[in-house]
Amino acid sequence: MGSQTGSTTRSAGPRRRVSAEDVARLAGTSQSTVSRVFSPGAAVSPALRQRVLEAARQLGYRPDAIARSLTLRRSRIVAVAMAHLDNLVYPELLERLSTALQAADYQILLFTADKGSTADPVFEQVMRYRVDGILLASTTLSSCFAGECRAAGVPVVSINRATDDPAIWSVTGDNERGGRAIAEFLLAGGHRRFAYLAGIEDSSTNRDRERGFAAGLAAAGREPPSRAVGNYSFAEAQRAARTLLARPDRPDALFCANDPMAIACLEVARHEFGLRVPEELSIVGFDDAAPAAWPSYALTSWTLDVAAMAEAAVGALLAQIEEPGRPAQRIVVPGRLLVRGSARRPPPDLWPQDAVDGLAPAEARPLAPAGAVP
Amino acid sequence: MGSQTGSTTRSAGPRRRVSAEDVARLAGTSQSTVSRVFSPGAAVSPALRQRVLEAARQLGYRPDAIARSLTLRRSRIVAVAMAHLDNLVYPELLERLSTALQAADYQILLFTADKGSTADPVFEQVMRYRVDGILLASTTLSSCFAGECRAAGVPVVSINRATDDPAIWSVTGDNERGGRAIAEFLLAGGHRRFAYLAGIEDSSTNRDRERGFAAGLAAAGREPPSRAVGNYSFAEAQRAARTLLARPDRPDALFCANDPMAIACLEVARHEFGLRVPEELSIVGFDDAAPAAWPSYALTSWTLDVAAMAEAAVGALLAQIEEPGRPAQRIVVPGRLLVRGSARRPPPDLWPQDAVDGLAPAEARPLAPAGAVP
DNA sequence: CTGAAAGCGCTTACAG
DNA sequence: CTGAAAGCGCTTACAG
Repeated sequence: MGSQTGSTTRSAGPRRRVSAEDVARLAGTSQSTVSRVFSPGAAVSPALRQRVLEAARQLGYRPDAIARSLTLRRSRIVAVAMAHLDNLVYPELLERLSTALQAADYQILLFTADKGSTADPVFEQVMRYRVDGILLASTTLSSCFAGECRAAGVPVVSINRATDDPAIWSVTGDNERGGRAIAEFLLAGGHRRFAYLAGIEDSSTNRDRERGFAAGLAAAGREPPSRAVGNYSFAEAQRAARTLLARPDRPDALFCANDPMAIACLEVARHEFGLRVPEELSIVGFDDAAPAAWPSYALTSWTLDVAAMAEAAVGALLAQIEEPGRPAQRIVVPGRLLVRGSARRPPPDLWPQDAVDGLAPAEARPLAPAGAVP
Repeated sequence: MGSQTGSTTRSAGPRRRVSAEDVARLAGTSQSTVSRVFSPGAAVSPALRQRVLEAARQLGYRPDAIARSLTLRRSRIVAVAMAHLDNLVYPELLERLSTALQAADYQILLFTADKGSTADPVFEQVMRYRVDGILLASTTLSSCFAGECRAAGVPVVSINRATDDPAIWSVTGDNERGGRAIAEFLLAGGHRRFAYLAGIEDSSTNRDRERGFAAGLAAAGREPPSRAVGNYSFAEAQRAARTLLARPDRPDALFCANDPMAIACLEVARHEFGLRVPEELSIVGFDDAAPAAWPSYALTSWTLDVAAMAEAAVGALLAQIEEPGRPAQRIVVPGRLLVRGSARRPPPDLWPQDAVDGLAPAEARPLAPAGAVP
C-alpha cells in the first residue's frame, strides 16, 4: 500500500517520531551527516551543517537518547535510590545531586525505598535500564545486588550509609566524631544523666553516632547513656520520648540521632512534660536540617554538609564511570557542632570554642530571645 | 583477531553486557525464543523455557530495557519535574508518585527546576529520552514546549499548578475554595484586620488562594486584605512578616499561601514581636505539610490531599498513555480546613462545623496544652 | 511452539 | 568532508 508504511514488522504503536533519516532526506544528505551535526566533535562543512540544522528545526528533530544509549552502551542515566524523604536533609540532598548531575549532562532515574526495607525490588528494574552508575542514599542494597553491580561494572556510591562491602565507595558525614563532640559538649555543660535516642539500628549512621557518643562519655568515666529507639521516625521518637522522660532518673541530656527525632523529643518534653528546654533538659540533634534553625527549636545539631556530600558523591561516581576499576574510597565529609539554644551551653572556660571542628565564635548564634525556648 | 572481538565497528567502550544471544547460545536455542521467555504473554514450551531460564540465571542475564524501548517505542519512563523540595509537601508528593509509578512498572526520570524559573533547560534533554509522559509538579513548562509535547504526542499532567493551555491536564487542590473557607473562618473568629502573604505571584495556586480569600472577605463587606509577598520562601516570608507586623494597623489575622511561610510568620510574630498566637495574631497556612502538626506551631491549615493528588495524576497520565488524544481534564482534589491552635476559633454558633468540607468535630484537634502556644 | 529476519534510531570505522 | 554499512539488543510478523 502506501510506501509510508514500508515497515514490514511494525504496524500499531505510538506514531513515528522524526528521525535523523527524515532530516537527511529533507536536507538532501545522508543520515550519517545528520548524526555528525549533532555529535559535538564531528567535522561537517559549514554549508551542509547549516542545511541540516535548518531541516532539523523545520521537522522539530531531537536526537533520540535511547537509540544513542544503545549504540554507545552508555545511557547517561544515573540511578538514585533514596529513602527518608520526610527528613528535609534528603530532599536537599536530592536537589543538589540533581543539579550536579544535570550539569554533567546526566539524567536521574529515581527510585524510592521504604525506610527499613532494602532497595532490591525496584532495583532489578532499574538495572535493566543500563544505568551508568548508582547513587544510594541511606538505603541498603543487598550484598547480592551489590556484587552484581560490581560484576556488571556499574559504579556505585553509597551516601550517608557505609556498607560492609569494602569495594563500594561511600560518602558520609563524620558521624563518630560528631557523636563524640556532642558527648563532650554535654559533659562540659555539666549534665549528669545522658540518654541516646537511636535511629535505625543497623544503619551505619546510627552505629557510628552512638559509638562516638558512648566513647565520649566513657572517656570522661561516665556510664553508657540510657537508650531508646526511634528508628529515625518522628512518631516513634515521640513514643520513645514519653518513655524516656517518664523514668524516675529522667535524663537531663538527650542526644537524638537525627533532627526530626530531636524535634519530636523537644515537643514531647515541652508540651507533654512541661519541661523547660534547655534548663531542665538539653536536646541535641544531628544533621542540621532546615527546621533545626527555626527559632522555636533552635536545635543544637551536628552539621551534615549536604552540598559537599552531593559534590563528593557525584564526583566519585563520575570518576568511576570515566575510569572503571578505581579502588574504592570512603569519603568522610567534616561537620561541626552548630550551637543553638536547645542544649545548655558550657561555661567558656570548659568549652574552648575550637575544640570542635570549625566552630567559630561567630557561628554560635545567639539564643533566641527570652521566651523562645521557654 | 580473537573471534570474541568479532564486532567490526565497536572496539573500546564498556565491557559487553550479556545479551539474549548469549543466553540462546548456552541454552541451544534462538534469540527469539529467549526473548519470548522474558515476554509475559508469549508461548514457549515448558522444557525450553526451563532451559532458557537456567541459562539466563547462569549468565546473570537481564533483558535490556533500553533496547526494548527502542523496539517498542515506549520507554516506560515518566519524567517528573519538581520544584520547592524544601516544602515537605513536595517530597511527600514525590514519594507517592514514585510508589504509584513503580507499581505500574514505570520508572521516574527526575528533573528539578529552580523555584521561579521554567523547567525548559533540562526539559530539552529529558525529551530526548522519549519519555512516555511528563508530570509537572508546581513548575511551568513554557507554552512553546507544552505545544511540542502535544505535537510529539507526549502526555503531560500538571500537578498543583494549572496552565493556561486548556489542552493540558491538571490536578490541583481546591485553592479558591480553601482561600474562601479561611476567610470565613477568620471572619467568624471575629478578626478585623486581615492580611495575606502571597506566594509566587504568577502561580495559579497563589492566584486562586488569594482570589478565594479576597472573595470571602468581600462577601462579608470587608475591604481587601493588606498584602505582602513571600514567594513561597521561608526567608522571604520572614522579611515580609517583619514589615507586615510593624505596621501601625497591625493585622490580627494573617493567611499565608503555604505552610512554610506561615511558620516563618509565626516565628517572627512570637520571637521577634513577642506576640501571642492566636490571642493577638491568628495565622493560617495552606497545604497541611508535616510541620503544621508539630505542637509548637499547631497550624490551622487547609489540607492538600497529597495521596489523592498523586493517585489522580498518575491515573490521568496512564489513561492518556493508553488512550492518546483523550480530552484534557482539570481535576480538583477536595481539601478541608484542619483547625488547630494557630488561629482563634470562632464560637460554635458562628462556625457551624460542617460549613467547611469534611471538617468533622473529631478532626479539630485540641489546642496544645497551656504554654504550647504562648 | 520455534527460528530467521527486519526494523527501532543512533554512532562510527572504513573507504572514498 | 561525506556516504554506505554494520552493529547496539531487543520484539514480533511470517513461515514453518
